[in-house]
Parts: sequence; C-alpha cells; structure tokens
Amino acid sequence: MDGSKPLRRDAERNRRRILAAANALVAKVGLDISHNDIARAAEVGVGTVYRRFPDRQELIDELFDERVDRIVALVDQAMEIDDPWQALCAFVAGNLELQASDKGLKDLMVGDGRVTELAQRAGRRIGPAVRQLVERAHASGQLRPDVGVEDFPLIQEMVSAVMEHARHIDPDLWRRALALVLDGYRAHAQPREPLPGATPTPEQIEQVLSAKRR
Amino acid sequence: MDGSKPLRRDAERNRRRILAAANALVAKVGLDISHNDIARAAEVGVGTVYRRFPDRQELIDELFDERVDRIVALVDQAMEIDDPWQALCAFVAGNLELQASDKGLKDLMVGDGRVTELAQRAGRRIGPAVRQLVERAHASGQLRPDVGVEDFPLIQEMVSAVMEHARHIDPDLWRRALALVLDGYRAHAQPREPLPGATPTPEQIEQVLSAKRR
DNA sequence: GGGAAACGGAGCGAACCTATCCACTTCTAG
DNA sequence: CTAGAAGTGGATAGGTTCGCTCCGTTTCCC
Repeated sequence: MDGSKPLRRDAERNRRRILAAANALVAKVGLDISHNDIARAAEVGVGTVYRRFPDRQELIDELFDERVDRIVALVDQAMEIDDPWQALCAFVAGNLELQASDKGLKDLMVGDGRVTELAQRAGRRIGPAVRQLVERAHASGQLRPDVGVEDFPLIQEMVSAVMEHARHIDPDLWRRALALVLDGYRAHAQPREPLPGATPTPEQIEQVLSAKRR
Repeated sequence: MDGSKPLRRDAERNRRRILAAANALVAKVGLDISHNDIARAAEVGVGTVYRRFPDRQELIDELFDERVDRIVALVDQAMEIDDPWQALCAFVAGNLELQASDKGLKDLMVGDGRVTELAQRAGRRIGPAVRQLVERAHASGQLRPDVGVEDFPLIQEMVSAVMEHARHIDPDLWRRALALVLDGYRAHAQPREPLPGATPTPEQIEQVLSAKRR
C-alpha cells in the first residue's frame, strides 16, 4: 500500500507535529480550521502543511478515525453492563462526555454540515451497536416502547446544545439536562399520552445529522 | 421626544419598506443580517439603509419589541388555562412554535451571543410570568420538585437545537423532542434518582442565554 | 423652477482564506 | 566532508466577503 519511499527524518518529525497540533486544535475549536491555523499551532510554515496534506479533508479524516474508535470502545464497554437501562445511559453519557471534551467530535456528531461523509462512516460503525443497546433496553421494559433508536441522535443534538452554550459557565450543566431528558425516555408506571408524530425514519435522522445547513 | 422634522414622503415610504423587509428577513434567516442583505430585500440602495439606520442594532431592537409582545401575550394566555401542567406545557409549546416560524426570535431566545442586551430585556419582561407558571405546576404536584424555573431555558436550548437541524426534514420533529423532554420534567409516581448537580442559578442561566460564545 | 432632501450603488479598505513559489536550510549517501 | 536532493518558511498573489462612504443623479415640495 505505502509504496512511497519513507520521509526524511526532519520531514517525518514535522508531519507528526502537524498531526498533533491539528488534533489539539480540532478538539479545542472544532472542525473549522484552516491550513494557516494548523501551521501556526504546529509552529511550522504554511507551505509545510500544504506539502504534507494538500487536502485538508484527508488530514481531518485521519484525525477522526481514532476518535470514532473511542466511541466504538465506549459502546463495547456499555454492552458489558448487565442492566440494560444502565448500559444505555452509560453509553449516552459517555458519548456526550467525549464530546464535552472535544469540540471537533461534537461538530462531527451533531453534523454542522460539510463533513457529511465522515459522519456517515461513523454512523455506520456505531449505529448497529447502539441499536442493540436500545433493543436490550426495550426488551427489559425500561425504555418507553414508543422511543426508537432514531430518537437517540436527538438526545445528542439537544444535550450538545446545552453543552455548547453552558460550557464556560458550568461545564457540567449538560449532565443535568441529560438526566432530565433520559427520564423522559424512561418507561414509567403511570400511563402517558402517546408521543406526537411518527418516530423519525432512519433516513430522516441521517439527513438531520448531515444537515447542509442552508 | 421626536423633535426632528418629519421625513419627506419618499423617505418615509422607504423607511417602511426597509423595516418590513428587515422584519421578514430576520424571521427567515435570523439575526445575522447585514445592511446589504436588508437593502437587497427592500429593493433599496445600501446607502439608504445606512442613512436611515446607521446602527443596525437599533433597527433590530425596533423589530423585536413587537416579537417579545407576542410572547408576553402567550404567557397571559397560558395563565388562563386551569390545569397548571397544561398551562405550563401550553406556554412552552407556544413559545417554541413562535420560534419555529421565526428564526430571528429563535436566535434571540437561544442567545447566540451578540444580542445580549435585547435578550436580557426580553427575559425581564417574560421571566416573572414564567416563574408563576412554574410555581403553579409545582404546587399542584405535576412538575417534578427538583426542576426549577431555571431549567426551562434549557428546554428552549434543547428543542431549538432539534428545530434548527431538522427544520428542513420534518418541521415538526421538534414536537416529538419536546414531548419527550417534558415527560422528563413531569412528576411521576415511581421514585427517581435525584438530578445530578445543583439547579442552575438564575445568574448562570442568564449567562447561558447571553453567551458570548468564544 | 429651483434648491434642498433623499437615493443608489460603484467602489474602497479591512479581514481572512487558499495556494504557490523560491531563496534558504537541513539531511544523508557516498 | 561534501554535493546535491529533500524539505522548509513565509511573503505574496488572488479570491471572497464585509461594512461603509461618497457623490452624480433623481425626487420632492415650496
């Protein structure tokens, strides 16, 4: 695969510096970074960044494979929890926790446009596992039956919004919002009115997540 | 107050056109409109817009007094409903409904920065009434006791986020999200775990709403 | 009819981004 | 140690988007 000859030692060092700087930068300010930003952060000339990563998308993709891995690990970890509701909550909370500490990841999951293709790949890797978590919670009767997998991205959107706005005030306020929302998702003894509208279709949710934002 | 001499007829006509166009534009695309945008929409030269409204903020303020009135009317209306929980829900839903049809209003309420001062004034006019609605719901035992008035702006934030992202897919998806969230806010028979963290203070919420976003 | 008031929109400067280019530095094979 | 290949940095060209001004022209009103 990697047919090209190895980089010179200094070049390789710079490559790593760029990757590291870009990584930190994306976590701090989000997906919206220019070659110039990266160069400044890496203490390297713009030219160097362009030479090594002519396509910014490729660089970003590289950064995110690893991030998605972290989420996948999270699902696996959640699957180990016996109680299905606890497991589901653990996943949702963990996922949001990751996002809280990584604006780039948040942008990716919430889909602020642009990165569609990346988000789709992530969805394909994570989706099935989440579906399983949801099914378990349904089977155990702990998740209200009229809530579907498709409702979970909505949690992300919602709690992310709180995270975004409240980050600098109380970085943990989103936990409160999440707890309240999850209580709404939880099955309860007393009867409840049916939810308005139909459960969103997977296609719709996908569109929401990759919103072109016009 | 209005000591200046009246405008020439054509000038007055243009002033109205500008105001009308700006109003429609704000409803459609939000607070983030330039003098140029307004001029184009009003079919008027940029210069004219600048001459009449040198300070964009003043123009926008003018547009929003009327919008806030609509919300105040909504609270009053909700107060008439006998069942405290229904009343509260009616207000929250109505408020979000207004926002769904008016992006500018949404921006104002969600506080995307900038318009701080405007949002504060709005809060001062609406806040007390909402507090009353919440107190009624508490007294009747229909609102979970550990949810405070301060938690309601969070609903706005959360559901607005869904609205924003899903508008073009299913303009009513937010209703589903809202229903789920409100179910989380509602008091239930079975015991529940206490919410994590403290109820946010009013000061905190104010800060959240007027987030400088940096 | 004439002078004051208002108009329109070309266009200026600032900010910011992408991308290139080439004189200079650093590496490494021999 | 050295020559020349590989790599570097950052000034700069060129594009876009804004906010705003300025002034030749039009419109109003006495």
